[in-house]
Amino acid sequence: MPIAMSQTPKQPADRPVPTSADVARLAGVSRATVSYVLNNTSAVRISEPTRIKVRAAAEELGYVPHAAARSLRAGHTRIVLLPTSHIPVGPLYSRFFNELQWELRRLDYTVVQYGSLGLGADEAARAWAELRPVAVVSLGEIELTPQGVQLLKRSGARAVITLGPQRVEGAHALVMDQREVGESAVAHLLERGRRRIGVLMPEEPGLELFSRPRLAGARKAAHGTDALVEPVTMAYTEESASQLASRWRELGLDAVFAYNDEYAMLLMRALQDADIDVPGEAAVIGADDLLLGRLLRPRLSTVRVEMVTGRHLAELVDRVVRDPDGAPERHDLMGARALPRESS
Amino acid sequence: MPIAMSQTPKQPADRPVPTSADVARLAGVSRATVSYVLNNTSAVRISEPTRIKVRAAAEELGYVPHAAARSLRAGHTRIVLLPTSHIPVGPLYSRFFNELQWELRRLDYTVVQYGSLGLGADEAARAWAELRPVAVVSLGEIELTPQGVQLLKRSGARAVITLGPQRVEGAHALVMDQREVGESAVAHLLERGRRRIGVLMPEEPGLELFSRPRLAGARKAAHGTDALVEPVTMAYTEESASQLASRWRELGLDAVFAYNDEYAMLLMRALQDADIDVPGEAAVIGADDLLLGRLLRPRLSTVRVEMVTGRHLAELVDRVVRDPDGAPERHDLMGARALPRESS
DNA sequence: GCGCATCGTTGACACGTGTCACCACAAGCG
DNA sequence: CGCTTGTGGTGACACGTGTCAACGATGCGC
Repeated sequence: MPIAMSQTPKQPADRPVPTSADVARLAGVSRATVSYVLNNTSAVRISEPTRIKVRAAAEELGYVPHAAARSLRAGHTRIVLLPTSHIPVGPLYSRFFNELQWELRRLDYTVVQYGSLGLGADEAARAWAELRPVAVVSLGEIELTPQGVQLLKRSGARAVITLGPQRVEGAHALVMDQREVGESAVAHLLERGRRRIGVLMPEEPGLELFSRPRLAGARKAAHGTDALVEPVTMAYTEESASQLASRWRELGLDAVFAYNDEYAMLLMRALQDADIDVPGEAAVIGADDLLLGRLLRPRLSTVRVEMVTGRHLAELVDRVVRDPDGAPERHDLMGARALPRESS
Repeated sequence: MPIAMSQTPKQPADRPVPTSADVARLAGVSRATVSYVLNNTSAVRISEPTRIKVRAAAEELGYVPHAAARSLRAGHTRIVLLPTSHIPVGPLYSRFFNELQWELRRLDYTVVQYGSLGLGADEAARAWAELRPVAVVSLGEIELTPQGVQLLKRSGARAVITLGPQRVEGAHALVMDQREVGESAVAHLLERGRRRIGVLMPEEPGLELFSRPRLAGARKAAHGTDALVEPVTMAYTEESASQLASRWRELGLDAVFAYNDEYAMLLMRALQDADIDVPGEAAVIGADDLLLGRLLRPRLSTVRVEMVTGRHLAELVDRVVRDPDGAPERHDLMGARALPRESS
């Protein structure tokens, strides 16, 4: 229900936004002087009284420089583009994002998260290029093509860093090899004597980029042994979980590695409700070491994932921006370690 | 460990980014023509052969327009600024954000999430104003001051919408009254006959903006009754939870409303581990209706929060941008409803 | 009085784009 | 031929900023 707010005396909407020329006029100096003062340009000396006059005038008008004009003149920006995720990311990523942002700001970059929902890979690259970012840090949700990378570089991007599971030609790669996660999990289950291992794949779209490599890792760990690895799908609902649990015995599996702790918790509860003993009849292990996983009984086993720190990545961005022609680096950013608790 | 990537023949880094003038030159036409063709300007007639020549030239050069130059010339942008959260938001918010972004993009806005970590309220407003956004949707994490709002409006923002718990003078308010959440929770507990109610406040910083109003709502619900409402603090760790549980009996409470389901789950488990019966000795209710809350035994009671849809908000943004001088609206965006399960 | 260095300030240009007013040309019409 | 009308295209300006080269004034040394 709309309610009128207290009427404040509105200035006419057509009053133009003040520019540095307005500041100059009010202070009685030239526009050049205004620029020198407000940017603290050290190569030019301006007398103290003038500085004060200019600052006062700027303050009075509420002058704010125009970023677009500034970067147009400068010929470059300090924008680091961070394509926004559309997938439900866990607390691990949130923390990483925040740290990355903080550190980049410390290095005087302007962090811009730019959504690209509903755009194709090359459309997205084109849209990003319009902003003329100095660096792009892609998280692999949009599959940046080599053409996209080249387009970005030609538009002035000095660093294009992909953080996803797969490498992209031309980019400074920072690979997060999600396969390690599946590998550690299955290696652990094998060690525990399990031989018929299900890998829980979420039905939710957008997660394949993470779930597929994890499955591949699981297969790799079982390769050369007599163990069997088989994908099973499940949606993130109670119904789907109990449905899977009711089929459990006919599947003939003795363990399951779930995509992450949330799916693992859901499935474990459903199994228990179907009178299937965990870990006796079914060992369960998740991933990401969610705090909540420790609350269930038995306590959920998990794979702890160690991501690169935001600071580390921020420094890499800065290094590449300063020297784009330096040797491209390839970093492996994930450490994965099975954390056995009671469910496996 | 850095590994050299396959060497691609690099073009010299100093090759300039192609402009519309380059396209014009290559196509053998004027720059004006290029602009008309690439923007499909309907008011001007350009022959089909010329259009083809221009498009081919643009394609060949990999031309991408310069957003800064464009908006400088246009005198305005289509940027909607979405100050980035630094608090760990739940799945509720993630979904809302994504929908909002999607809908704004559909309306041809450019959504930019701009972090303001470590900046004060007015510094942040100034930084935002530099981008000359046409609209700002603040989520109340930065407490936008009336001065900040005015600064933004003077810099060309036609819509400034605050989505936080509190109103800000001059902005088009969309209030999310978090008090309702606490109110519903405590009303439910009272109905169940509880009289000594603890309100769990997170120790983590950044959440006060949400936790304080929820506490206020709890107090409001108990007002005029003989019930007692008392805040207790807890951190999001197992240690902190078990510490609180060990003090439970001396606190003399018979129920607790937790900030959200995660804290509630943590506390409930700790209480059970300390041999305190839930809900017998202590009723527990959380908030946000997390799926995982239904996995514990007893099942966790919660408060389901209904937020505005992203589409609704996107349409409000568009409406205000089109008619900024229309009557400011005030919307209450939250619906809160207690969802009793087994823990209360 | 004259050259010369220093200080404080300024005029002018360039960045890349969109768009208005105008132009050259041809065709149609009396 | 002279005038209008339509077609297809262009020259030039403005948007707001940073910075270079140049300028007048002042002081200093001789």
